Amino acid sequence: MTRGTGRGGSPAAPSSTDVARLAGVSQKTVSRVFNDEPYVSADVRRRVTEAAERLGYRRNNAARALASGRTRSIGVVTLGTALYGPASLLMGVERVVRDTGYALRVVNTMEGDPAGIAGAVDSLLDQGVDGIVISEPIDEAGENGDMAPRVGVPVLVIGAPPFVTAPAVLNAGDGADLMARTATEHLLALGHTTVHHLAGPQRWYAARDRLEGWRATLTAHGKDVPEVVTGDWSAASGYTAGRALAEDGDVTAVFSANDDMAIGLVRALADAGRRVPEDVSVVGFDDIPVAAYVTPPLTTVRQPFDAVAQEGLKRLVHAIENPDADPLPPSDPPIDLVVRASTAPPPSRTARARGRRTSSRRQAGTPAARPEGGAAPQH
Amino acid sequence: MTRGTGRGGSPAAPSSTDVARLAGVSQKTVSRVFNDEPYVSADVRRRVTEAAERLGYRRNNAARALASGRTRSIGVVTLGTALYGPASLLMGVERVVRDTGYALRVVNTMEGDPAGIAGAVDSLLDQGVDGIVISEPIDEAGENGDMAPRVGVPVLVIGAPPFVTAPAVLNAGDGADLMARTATEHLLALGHTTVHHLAGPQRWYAARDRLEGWRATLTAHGKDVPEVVTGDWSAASGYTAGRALAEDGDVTAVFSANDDMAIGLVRALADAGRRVPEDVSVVGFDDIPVAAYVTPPLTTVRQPFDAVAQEGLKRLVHAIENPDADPLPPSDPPIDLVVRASTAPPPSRTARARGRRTSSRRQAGTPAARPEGGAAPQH
DNA sequence: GTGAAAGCGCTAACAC
DNA sequence: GTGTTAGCGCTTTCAC
Repeated sequence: MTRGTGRGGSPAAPSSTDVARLAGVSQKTVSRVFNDEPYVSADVRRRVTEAAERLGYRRNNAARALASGRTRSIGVVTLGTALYGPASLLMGVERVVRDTGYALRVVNTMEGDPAGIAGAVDSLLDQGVDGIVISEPIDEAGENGDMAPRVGVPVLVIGAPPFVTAPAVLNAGDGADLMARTATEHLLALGHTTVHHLAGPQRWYAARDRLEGWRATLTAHGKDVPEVVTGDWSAASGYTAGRALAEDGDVTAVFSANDDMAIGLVRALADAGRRVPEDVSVVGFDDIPVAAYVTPPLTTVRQPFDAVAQEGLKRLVHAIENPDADPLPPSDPPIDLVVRASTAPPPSRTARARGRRTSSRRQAGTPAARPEGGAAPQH
Repeated sequence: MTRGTGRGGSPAAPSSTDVARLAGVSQKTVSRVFNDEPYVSADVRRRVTEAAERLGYRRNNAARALASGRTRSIGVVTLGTALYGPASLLMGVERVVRDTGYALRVVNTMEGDPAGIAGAVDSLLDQGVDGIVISEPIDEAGENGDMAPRVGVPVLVIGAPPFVTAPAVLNAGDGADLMARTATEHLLALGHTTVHHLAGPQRWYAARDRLEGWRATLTAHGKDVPEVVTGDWSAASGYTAGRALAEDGDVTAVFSANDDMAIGLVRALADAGRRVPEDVSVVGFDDIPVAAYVTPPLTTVRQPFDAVAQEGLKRLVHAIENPDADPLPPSDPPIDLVVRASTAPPPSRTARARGRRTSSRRQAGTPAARPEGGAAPQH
């Protein structure tokens, strides 16, 4: 009764033993052929391949994993959102993982998920993975006392400090504060006396990094550090923040921690009669695909998701396959400020004073050049 | 030498036999406890749990899969893009899969990928999955002669015809043409004599469905069916299409197959001096998060991604676990037209004639009400 | 170059 | 309620 069952009616899948029998070789030889091991004569190799083809054989991964102790899969912990950043990172990771010959297992953490990252990592470990990628984790500490989960496989953390204990812990995507610096400096270079910041939720490391980069730049230039307004990444929260910011006639430049919020912000400013960029300049973050096509086209910092994923995964796979070797060194991702039409020099003092009085909704037809970002938006 | 190796230095993971020994029971009993099988005394259960805890035992999934023939994982084939639609669907699927107790394996297909969907499905089958979700496939036929891959596990196809052969093939997310109908009818109801369509790439079933819904509505109402303009889902392509559409003074209403293209379209119209919605009404598709905050706030059709994922997965899991039962019937997803400020009745004839002459760029300050979508965008 | 034997850690079927 | 006996389909080790 070796050929067993296959409940449900479908015939049992052929095993390497079946292939071996058909090809007239030993089971081990079949294994050799499928693992591209040397020392198999061309003739035998051909016979095996043919037999396998004929039977529709595909090797059983569970058995392979059981016998070898390696699952040849990598798990990724990601946020359960379609936000452009996390989603882009995930796609980047998938692309690279496939090329490395590993399979990808995905687990989400929701914000406010009681189990949090530790739970997600745990479920990956349960499933069996050879390495783990934690993408843009948020800091659940406080709700969830025990941080620093202990993991037995190499881990790559993207966009956060390495807060796990593992045989190898790698980091990638730490450029956020530098990018925030670039954005802030662009605004300062245009002549703004200071720059306001519309921050992301501070439980996100990504949000903290951007805030830090902004603050550091202001301090380095001896500028005032205005109070921070915080959103939740959504355009809706950007809109709310924009309402508040528009009240303050001193605001001439805002650096938003992502593009979605920037778009909501721009809309709120427009609704309040403050023009972008004549009255207020806005810089976003991410360079989402529509950024070049909103009104006005958004100046923003492009995140190098693919580069980060590729570089990080390469190092992770290296750590998996060479447990005793030194880890590969990280390399710095490029920084890419895309200047479009949402930034300009600040308005003159007198113009600003006027704006402060006329805080009500501005009528169309105000005699002022319309900020048309040129014919074809640049991207 | 039973406790073997653990190369790299980490000690070998404990097995259920180790736990059994420590708890003073048989290995099978440990298995019972971990599978929540009945007929285990509370006392034994406690002892086993404690022993497992102490050893840091976690059961080996490879062994489980090998012995049971089930991997307890579901594979999903998705497009390798961060496009809002596919990304939302993937997140929705993950969320539901976890609740069902299955693990999720993800494989992308890139557009133009030579292996295509068949290749992705194949790699999933290689990995070993109990069921497969194919999300928003595109039609690679022509490049890739052999369609209809033969699969041995149940398959759920989201947003496309069931083009595989499998023990169970389920469908979900077929509401697109109905939604397109709703969008088109909204425009017709406003008084537009006809509606133009900015379509998605026709290799996507999703794009075809929307086009068909649009065409059918026009035909049903006895309207002209204008020539279709096609984009690639991006705002950039929407912009290009908008340039062309703006030339044609007869265009007063456009239904765009997604929101990104709609945003590019709106911008192109604005650049050409055609106001939205006074001169041209635009309806999008998806209801992406920024849709309520662009200028003007976009009227669009919201896609019920979560509902589709949830309902589809429920049926897939049912098919996996009850191979001989009848499949669960599909249920119709809700249709949700979100009316914002990008749609309005068509301009009067005379106004339109005027617009046709002045095809050049309109100056700001034109005496015309500004399309301010009200204070707080509705969402 | 190839094969035989052992066993990875579980679940399945049955005995007690 | 609990234990025993067999494999699941591979990889590993070592013999030839």
